[in-house]
Amino acid sequence: MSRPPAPSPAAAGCPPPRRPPGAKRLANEARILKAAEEVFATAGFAGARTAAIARRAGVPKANLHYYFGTKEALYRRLLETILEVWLAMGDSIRPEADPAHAFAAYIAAKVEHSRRRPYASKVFANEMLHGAPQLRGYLRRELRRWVAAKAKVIEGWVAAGRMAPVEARHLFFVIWAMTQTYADFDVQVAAVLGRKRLAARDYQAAAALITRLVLRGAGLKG
Amino acid sequence: MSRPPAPSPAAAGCPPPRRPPGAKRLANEARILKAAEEVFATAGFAGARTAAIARRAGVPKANLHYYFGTKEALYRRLLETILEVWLAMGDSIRPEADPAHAFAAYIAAKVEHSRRRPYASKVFANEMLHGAPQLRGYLRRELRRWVAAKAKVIEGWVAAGRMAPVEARHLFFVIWAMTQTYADFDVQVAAVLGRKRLAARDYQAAAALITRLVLRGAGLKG
DNA sequence: GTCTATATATCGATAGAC
DNA sequence: GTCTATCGATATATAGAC
Repeated sequence: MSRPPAPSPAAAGCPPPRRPPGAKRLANEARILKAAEEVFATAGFAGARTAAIARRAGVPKANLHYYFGTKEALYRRLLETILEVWLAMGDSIRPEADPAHAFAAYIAAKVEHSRRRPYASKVFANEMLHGAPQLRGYLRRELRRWVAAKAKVIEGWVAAGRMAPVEARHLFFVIWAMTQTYADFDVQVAAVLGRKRLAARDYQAAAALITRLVLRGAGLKG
Repeated sequence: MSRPPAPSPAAAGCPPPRRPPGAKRLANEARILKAAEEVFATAGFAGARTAAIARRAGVPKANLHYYFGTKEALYRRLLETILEVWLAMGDSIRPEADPAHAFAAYIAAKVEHSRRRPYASKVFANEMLHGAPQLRGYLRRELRRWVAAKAKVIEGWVAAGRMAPVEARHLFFVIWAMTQTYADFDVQVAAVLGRKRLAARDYQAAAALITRLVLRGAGLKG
């Protein structure tokens, strides 16, 4: 490992300087981000304690601030990692795909994501709930473009008579809602089902029902 | 947390004509609860400031504590008022009702509630998101019983051949998710639609799509 | 009952030793 | 680069005058 250069006086007001990170630092940052996902999801941004994140990550609190600067900067970094995964889903919705299979695959991926990373979904939900103070730009740019592109695909299917006419953008809103509720509201779902935690069969039942509603609603089944 | 006793009515002499005892207090409590709904929805429990609630309600901060004791007690009182409305919806789902009309009416009521009281929906969503620390008991008792009763109605319709077989409890989970997303995630929906705020026609489009998905999914249409 | 002025606790952030 | 010890800011809650 080459020793990083000393910070120049010109950058004195910009802590902490980004450098080629060492292996230990990378590992620590990953641990902190994982811990932050759990704590921010459970407590919200304001309720999250940097001390709790550091403790869960197994690093001193001062290191957390040394790596990420402020609590808000850590939160933004976490949101970035979550959004990457978010936008990557939905690859199955392409013009040449079969509409029924495309929707089924998208719904399956979303439900699986709710099962595997419920904390990530909750952090995102919390940010939306409180007016998206950090994600205004993302919503108006990346997400809006993403939806516009996917809506065009769906409208192409409709024009070709491959599925029934549908408000494509609203269809996405309700698919997101139905799939993400099994992460965001897992406590409610588990309580009503009388379980301590949601089981694999619960997610399977969810995916089956959601797929059925969407496919029949789009005139693709039955 | 005991509340101070109500003032005893002045019996001696003839006091000047006054409002009924506690009228001002009742009005102030209502103003505080309304303000609390907005602030808790926007900032979450931990992020909410009692000073912000008091300012928005137009009362001194000390009065808020005098009326409700602690921030947490105020929050619990607020949740109670929200749950009352929550459980009252769904009256249309009765054994003798027409399934298609019952679902359509329930969905319309839920979407209308998302439009009229988005803050209430967000407070509830925030509580669920963070593990329902105040509502554990409500979920396992009242809500679970509510769903069990409604599920029985739906299973009766299925047994009578009036609709297709369906996982009744999961159907409620996704109906709640779809309808409430237009309150909880209104920022996201508005951004994708390119609006500053959601308009009446957006809620109409939502209700139409959700109703269509549910009715076709239940074999009640098309 | 109402309100100002303040006590007490907590948390984010950092200085400075190593 | 790492970590301990601590500061300063901010918030809940209340004491006490009116």
